[in-house]
Amino acid sequence: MIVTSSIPVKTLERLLLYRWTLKNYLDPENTHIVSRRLSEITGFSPAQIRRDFMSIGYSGSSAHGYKIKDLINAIDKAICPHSAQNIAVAGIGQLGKAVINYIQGRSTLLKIKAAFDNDPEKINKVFHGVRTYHTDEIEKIIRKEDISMAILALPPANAQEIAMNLVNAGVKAFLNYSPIKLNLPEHVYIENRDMLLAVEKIAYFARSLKKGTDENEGIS
Amino acid sequence: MIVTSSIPVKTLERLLLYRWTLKNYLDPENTHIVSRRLSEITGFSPAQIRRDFMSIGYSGSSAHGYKIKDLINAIDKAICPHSAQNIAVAGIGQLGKAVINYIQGRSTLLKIKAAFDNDPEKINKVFHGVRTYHTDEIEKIIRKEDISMAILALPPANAQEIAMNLVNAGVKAFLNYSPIKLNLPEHVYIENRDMLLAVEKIAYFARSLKKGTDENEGIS
DNA sequence: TACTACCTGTGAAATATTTCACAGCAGAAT
DNA sequence: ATTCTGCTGTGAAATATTTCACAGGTAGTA
Ligand SMILES: NC(=O)c1ccc[n+]([C@@H]2O[C@H](COP(=O)([O-])OP(=O)(O)OC[C@H]3O[C@@H](n4cnc5c(N)ncnc54)[C@H](O)[C@@H]3O)[C@@H](O)[C@H]2O)c1
Ligand SMILES: NC(=O)c1ccc[n+]([C@@H]2O[C@H](COP(=O)([O-])OP(=O)(O)OC[C@H]3O[C@@H](n4cnc5c(N)ncnc54)[C@H](O)[C@@H]3O)[C@@H](O)[C@H]2O)c1
Repeated sequence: MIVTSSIPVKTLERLLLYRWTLKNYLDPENTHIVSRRLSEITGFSPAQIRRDFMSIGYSGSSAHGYKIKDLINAIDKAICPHSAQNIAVAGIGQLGKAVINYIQGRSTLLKIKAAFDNDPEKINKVFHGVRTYHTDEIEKIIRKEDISMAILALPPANAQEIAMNLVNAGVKAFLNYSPIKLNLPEHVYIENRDMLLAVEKIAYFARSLKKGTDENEGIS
Repeated sequence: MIVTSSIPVKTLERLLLYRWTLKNYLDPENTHIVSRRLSEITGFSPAQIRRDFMSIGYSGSSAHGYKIKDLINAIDKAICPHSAQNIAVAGIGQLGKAVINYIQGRSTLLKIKAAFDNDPEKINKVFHGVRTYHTDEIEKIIRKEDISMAILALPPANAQEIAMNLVNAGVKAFLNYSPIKLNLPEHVYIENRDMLLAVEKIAYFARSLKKGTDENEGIS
């Protein structure tokens, strides 16, 4: 992947988390927030947080900290410059449905416009406002609905082929839940989310922490 | 989180990915692999890969590169020193079932031993060998089954409380799919996996890449 | 044996990322 | 008006992570 982004990936991830946190934190009581408080909530250091806001050109006030509403807008402007973006889900099994259930309606700018599957049982059913099409229709639907992103929740055997079809139809970025290394053109962005790797990772920490202080009766 | 790990987190993540890749790559034809080849597959640089293997004390041969079988064992030894670890899933809805379906049986050392829910319909059902218990039984079951890790697939409203119960029963690490910031003791490891943040991230790249080279008819 | 080709291991350099630490500001209090 | 408090913005320092670049090794070949 060649990325020509001005915001470093790690900063981007933190900004998304700040925005999410701030939206929950904002209410008539909390119109402003200081970096120390945001640090307590998110776990990032106050200096880090100030620098991140500096990097998107947002200034707070030395008396009240950051005005949450404006800050959210500033983050929006930095990471979501323009118009709505449409998403497809490939593979509408248990995972695909969970994805739609969770994502749909949660963002005004990001919308799931179509699902694809090859099980005749599922074609043309509508789930949470998302219609499922046969994978043969990828080309047509992706163009018609102006879809630029896809979430893959397919068995690994077919993921590569379907992903390539999606790329050919115009998809530029993937969130891939299939446990497979996708081989796609350089200009396509792929974010892999393998749950098994995630579990192995936490397993490593669960072990390192076994010896940690703990008020339980000794597991020995 | 205080982590006293000898392996840096990023290295750990790469090691897990190498292991996964190598397991797929290994066959009678491919008994050895060189760093350049592994680089092509994983996208990490050859120097990075060599350094990672150096960091776990595994040496290759200058003629044939790394012996895959031994390398996998070396990674195992570095990141999975000892015995099996047991996992619980909290919230056995669409996502919880997808998790069990995907994880169970995929690793010999990591096993899902129990699920928890509060919907009477689901209690005592067995899914892929995993029995669902009422959340009131967390304390008892976690100790009985010697569970040290949990995957949270609950609605956010209840996730904090359930997580705290799990911690009190002995859980040391979480994979959290609930869109909520968990507030748990310092010695507990939490890995958050919010799909919405992931989608927002790929959306950012889908935009930056729109202008990328591309053989499609111009979307303009 | 001598030569070639290609690989690993690694010190040192280069980059990327985070933290330190403090000047300077803005409101509150007296 | 002056002082006090606590915060931001930021250069500089500290760390963390990645890459460079090459010495030294091993097999294959003649
Ligand atoms: N990375 C993760 O975190 C994670 C978690 C769970 C599952 N998974 C993976 O995601 C995949 C889906 O999981 P699930 O639990 O939803 O499984 P599932 O069996 O419920 O769903 C798979 C769906 O894909 C469809 N499908 C199969 N082949 C297809 C093809 N060629 N074209 C179009 N659609 C096709 C099936 O009809 C089905 O609807 C699994 O293969 C698993 O490997 C990943
Ligand atoms: N981070 C992600 O990637 C992601 C993706 C999808 C869903 N989610 C989140 O995960 C949650 C579950 O998603 P889903 O699609 O499986 O939803 P779901 O409604 O199918 O399942 C939720 C399950 O939790 C159970 N539950 C509810 N309250 C409970 C409680 N107090 N104690 C025990 N169990 C309880 C319900 O009985 C149900 O079985 C959702 O709330 C959503 O926010 C996250």
